Amino acid sequence: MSIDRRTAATAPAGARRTGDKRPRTERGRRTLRAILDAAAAEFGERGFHDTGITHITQRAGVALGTFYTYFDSKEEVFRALVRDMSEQVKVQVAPAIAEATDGLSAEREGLRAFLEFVREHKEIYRIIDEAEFVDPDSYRLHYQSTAERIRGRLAAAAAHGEIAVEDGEIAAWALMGMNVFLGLRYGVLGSDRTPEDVARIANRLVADGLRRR
Amino acid sequence: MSIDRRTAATAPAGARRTGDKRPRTERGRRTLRAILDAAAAEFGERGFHDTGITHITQRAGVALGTFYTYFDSKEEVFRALVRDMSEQVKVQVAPAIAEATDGLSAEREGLRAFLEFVREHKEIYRIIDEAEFVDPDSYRLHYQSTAERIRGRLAAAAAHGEIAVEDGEIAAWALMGMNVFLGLRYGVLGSDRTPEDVARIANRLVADGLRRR
Amino acid sequence: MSIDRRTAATAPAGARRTGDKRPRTERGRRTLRAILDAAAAEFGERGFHDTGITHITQRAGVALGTFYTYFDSKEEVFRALVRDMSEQVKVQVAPAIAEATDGLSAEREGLRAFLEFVREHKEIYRIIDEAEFVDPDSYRLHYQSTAERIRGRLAAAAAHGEIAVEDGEIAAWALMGMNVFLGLRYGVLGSDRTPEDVARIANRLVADGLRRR
Amino acid sequence: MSIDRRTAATAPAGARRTGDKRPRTERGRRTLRAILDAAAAEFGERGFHDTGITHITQRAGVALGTFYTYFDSKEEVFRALVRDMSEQVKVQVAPAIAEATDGLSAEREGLRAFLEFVREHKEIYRIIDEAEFVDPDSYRLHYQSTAERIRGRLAAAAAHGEIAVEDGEIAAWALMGMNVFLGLRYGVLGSDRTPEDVARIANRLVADGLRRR
DNA sequence: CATGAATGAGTCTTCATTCAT
DNA sequence: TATGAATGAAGACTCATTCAT
Repeated sequence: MSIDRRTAATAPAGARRTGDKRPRTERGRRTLRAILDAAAAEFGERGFHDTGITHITQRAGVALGTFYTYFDSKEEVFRALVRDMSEQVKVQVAPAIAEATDGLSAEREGLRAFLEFVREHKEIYRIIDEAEFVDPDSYRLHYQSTAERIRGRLAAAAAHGEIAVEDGEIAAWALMGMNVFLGLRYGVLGSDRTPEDVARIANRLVADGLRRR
Repeated sequence: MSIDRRTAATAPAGARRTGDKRPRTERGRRTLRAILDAAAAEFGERGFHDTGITHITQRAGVALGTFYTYFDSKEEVFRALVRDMSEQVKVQVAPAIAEATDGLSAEREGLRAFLEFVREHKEIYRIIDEAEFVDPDSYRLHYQSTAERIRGRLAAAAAHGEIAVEDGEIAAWALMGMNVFLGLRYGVLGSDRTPEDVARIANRLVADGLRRR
Repeated sequence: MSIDRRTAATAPAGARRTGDKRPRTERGRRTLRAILDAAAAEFGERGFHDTGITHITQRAGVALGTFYTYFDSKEEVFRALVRDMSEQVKVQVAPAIAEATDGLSAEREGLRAFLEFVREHKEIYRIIDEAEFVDPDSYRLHYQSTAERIRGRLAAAAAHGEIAVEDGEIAAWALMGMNVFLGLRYGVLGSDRTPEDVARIANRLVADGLRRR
Repeated sequence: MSIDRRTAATAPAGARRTGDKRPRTERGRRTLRAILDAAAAEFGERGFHDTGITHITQRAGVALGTFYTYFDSKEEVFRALVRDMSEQVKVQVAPAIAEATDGLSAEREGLRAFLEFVREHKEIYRIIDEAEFVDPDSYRLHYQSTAERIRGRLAAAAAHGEIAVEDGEIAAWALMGMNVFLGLRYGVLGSDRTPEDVARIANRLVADGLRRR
């Protein structure tokens, strides 16, 4: 249930210069982990602005001041979390894509894996979305690099002759938008539909279009 | 530049009752309008949490207290604005859809009108998006009713035999997601591409699919 | 001059639970004490509504925010103070009553001790009285339990055959009212009369009545 | 139910100098009356500080600004009301006293009339009491003149040889305190006891004392 | 006289951050 | 490292009062 915080737990302070806050002991690593998990849960449940440092530290079971042993500010945990989660989404979805034999089924399996992930980790959806207002750079970085990956995959499939892409960027943003909103609809809001069904149906739409032939 | 605030300016508080804050004079109506316009601009530029009531009233050219002559809280203007803008998006896009002769071109023209609208009113994008964290009910209402309208149009086109829809709800959310993210990419973030081009290309994708035939 | 705040300083928030604001360190206990003393003085001098949190914290020599480390609201200190003072009045007056050899002189000595106490702590009179408008529950609780104690003492003296009481509750409220107003007249408003004189004369009135025989 | 506001309705602005606000027309007199009645009710129910000018004007059925046609400030209505009510108490109780044939029964009947009055007009109790914090001068004036009247009556009865008074002022404040607190207990707080019973029993206590003989 | 929109000083309260222990 | 008391800037909201119509 608790996703891997490897990335963030290792490099909470980004570029690491003055005031390095990386834990130096095992105890410190455990504390940092607890804070990150608590922050993810609180931000996911109450949002950035309604979450106080005390909410995080209480949930983590540490004293208020301990928070500042590991982070310079509230924004900083949030930023660490957004980047971590952006990475997590990629990591969790990648295997499903890698195993696919062709480009279209790669997108289908990627969507399915994404829907499953969102369903398990609704907080991620909220946190990345709220980044638009708290840390716009991370937000744009996340979606731009996600779109770029999709574009790359489409280009490869097009080179293979499997699909025809009129404009890689437009297609990539269109697919990403579809995925995200299906994630909202069938992952965050409740639903009876299985990720498999949703992914399959959406994929057919993308593969063959709506036009009756 | 300032979009029509007819709806909100006329009925900010629902049915008239005690503690009603709707203006009773022409002067009052002008003031309310000024506050709504200022709030839209400020929320759009700085976001809900970085906007203070004083930002709004100063921009509107009224005293701080005047704000509370028309709204009970900061949340309340925001809510009024989200509902107003949800309505505005619909109203601005509807004509383009109505004029189309077939279902697929209706979606294309709808997307084009949407992209143009977003480009002119970037603040709307931000405000509706931030509603997810400030006024979730309005946020869901907006997207659910938007999806519902798309679903209805697709069903009509399917009944006409023009298109084939496997699952109306999935298709509607998929299209909506594409539209929203294309709005983000080519409306909010800058771009050389014209709304016409983007809408045409995206519409072909949706109509005919990616698969090479 | 500063009366004992033992009660309030020890348990301002009832049973310890989450969000508990009781101090955990010695420094914290000193600060809480300072705030309580300052609040009592300010409320006594300016009244509840004309006292700002800043008045209290400045008098206590702490920062504004420190107030909220120990109390949730202005009402809450006031409440704590009323209960504390209600207790203090009881505690300060009790010894004089306990030492008396008969019921009538117990009441006399109680009144004398009360007058002395009021004279020293005029703020108490004001704070308890203002509770009628700020914290009615505490106000009623104070007077009802005070009346009840008087009633109990009168009943004991009656059982002893020393006095005859037609209706214990009426007699208790009558005596209490007399005491309170004599406290107002000879304690709060200035006077040359000593507490001894006032108590002796009032007690004779109560003991033997006005009627000439 | 609505007591006579004759006094206040005639002279709301006290000494009457600059900015005389006495009504000049019949319509004005009716409006003033409505505002005074509404203010008495609101102050009685919510207290001075929790009552806003709008509460008063809404209850009176007039516009906010109209209030300032008759009063210069919130304090001023309150002051007018306190003096009016102080007068009313006196006026309502006086006849019962005047009809009595001897001093002790005069006090008894005065108390009975007072209890009846308080029971009908609980708001008066609250308003006069709150004057201690809003308009201390009126408060002291009320109780000092009330005590003075009692003292005068006791002196007369003493001159008659009916009663023996050791100290007129102490006796007067003692009696007044009893009366007020019996008014609190049996007038404001609920009770089954009739004013007659309470007055009779309290009067016997005062007349003959508690001591068993 | 009546109206109600406009004003803005005043207050409470929150909370991220600091720091001595 | 961990702790939690202390800080104070910031911001939302209230409401008595004014005044143009």
